[in-house]
Amino acid sequence: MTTAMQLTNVLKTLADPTRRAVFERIIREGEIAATGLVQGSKVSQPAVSQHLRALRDAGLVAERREGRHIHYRVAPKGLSPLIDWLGHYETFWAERFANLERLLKESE
Amino acid sequence: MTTAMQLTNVLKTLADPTRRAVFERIIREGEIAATGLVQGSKVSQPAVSQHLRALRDAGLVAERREGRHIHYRVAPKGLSPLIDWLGHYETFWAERFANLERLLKESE
DNA sequence: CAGTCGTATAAGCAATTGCTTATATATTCG
DNA sequence: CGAATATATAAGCAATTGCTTATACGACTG
Repeated sequence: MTTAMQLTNVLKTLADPTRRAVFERIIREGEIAATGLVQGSKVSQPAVSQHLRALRDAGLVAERREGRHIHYRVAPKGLSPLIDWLGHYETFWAERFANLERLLKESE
Repeated sequence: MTTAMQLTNVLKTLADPTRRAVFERIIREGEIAATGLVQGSKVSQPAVSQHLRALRDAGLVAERREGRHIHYRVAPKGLSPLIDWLGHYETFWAERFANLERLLKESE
């Protein structure tokens, strides 16, 4: 079960374009250290670090320490609050997401 | 095609709990006037009006004037940026939403 | 050990947000 | 017309946000 607060957190976290870009980069790379994320980012290292903290707090990414580096990867269940919410209202979207909730349940 | 800005708008708009509650209420009621939304809301009439403006600007609701009342309803395509984005990254979610993109295309 | 690399935290600041009260704009009714 | 109803806008304000620079922490290296 996901709470409204978790959903709010996920939405807020993804709503910032810079932070979402970091998240998308992590998705594409599979696993990447903070250093790699700073390179090619428009903002400073502390800014990236703060975004990573926000992403972790929202449950969207997980980390794995390896020496001095911390490798970030997507947390599979991080988007659940969002998917759950969409699924919960699926019947209102004119059958658009007819199978979404079923797919969600199968994946648990 | 949806832009990153549209996605940002949708996410930001839904990220506020009060505004999201207004949106969910519109979903449940099907169609409801602003007055109805103010009743049972924790915030003032102007606050609700501002939330409705934000929802409309984000493309999430549409309005229909009827005399003095303005009835709000969900805009079917409003969530497209969000769904598109989820669908775009579906292959990274470990097959979790394997059919999402297909479902999306069918509904156009 | 001291130095350096990778990352996080602190402090400060401008911009944005969400609310309020007060007022304006429609629209209908008598 | 004038009063009442439904909604929107204006102005102001406290809280939050996202960034910066500066500094601290942690782990490796020589």
